[in-house]
Amino acid sequence: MEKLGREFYNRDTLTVARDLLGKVLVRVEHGKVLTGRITETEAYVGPIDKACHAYNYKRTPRTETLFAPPGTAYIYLIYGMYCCLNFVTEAEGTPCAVLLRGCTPVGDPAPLALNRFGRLPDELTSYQRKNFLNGPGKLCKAFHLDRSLNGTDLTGEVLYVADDGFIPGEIQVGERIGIDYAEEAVHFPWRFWLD
DNA sequence: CTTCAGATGCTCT
DNA sequence: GAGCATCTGAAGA
Repeated sequence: MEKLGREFYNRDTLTVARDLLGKVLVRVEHGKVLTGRITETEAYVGPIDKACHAYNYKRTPRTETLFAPPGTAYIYLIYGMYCCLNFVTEAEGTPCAVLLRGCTPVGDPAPLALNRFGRLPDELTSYQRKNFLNGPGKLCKAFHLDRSLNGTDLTGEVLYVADDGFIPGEIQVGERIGIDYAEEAVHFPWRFWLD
């Protein structure tokens, strides 16, 4: 598996969001390696996107990470109890990112199941199995990603994305989720996923 | 399968 | 003080 370098993220955000589909998210914790194939992403383009936390280059303590170099993890708390994982894209100082909304297990799902449910895969209900990693908060819980990893460099050894040669099928496109406040940006077709 | 209420705490005004 | 890039469990169709 080949780790994606900074040049991968230093491109148009919509392109990065599409290209991330099918790639492998890798998270190393205590010597254990958690992996999942990325199946759903959303693009957030600060300079023009009212759904982006850093719309119009808005700088606050929270959005500071979005101004970091491409290939930086932006992780924030949402609804008081869940985290969302993003990858910063485009040139440093251009506040753009891709939100990871879903993936499927690659390799041993046991550590992911333990993180998310405190149970082994065999002990999950069929409903839990069907809805294992299909949401940004679920994904973060399974990979044990929280704000302590905000700002992590994705070219390091802790959290990164790799290409294992998997060729995705057709990319589905639609509107983003949970951004009803974002006026015209509500309808931007900036959500991408694999069936 | 669907809807619905409630949880929970940080962020910015 | 208002709102949030969400999830869960319970209840109904």
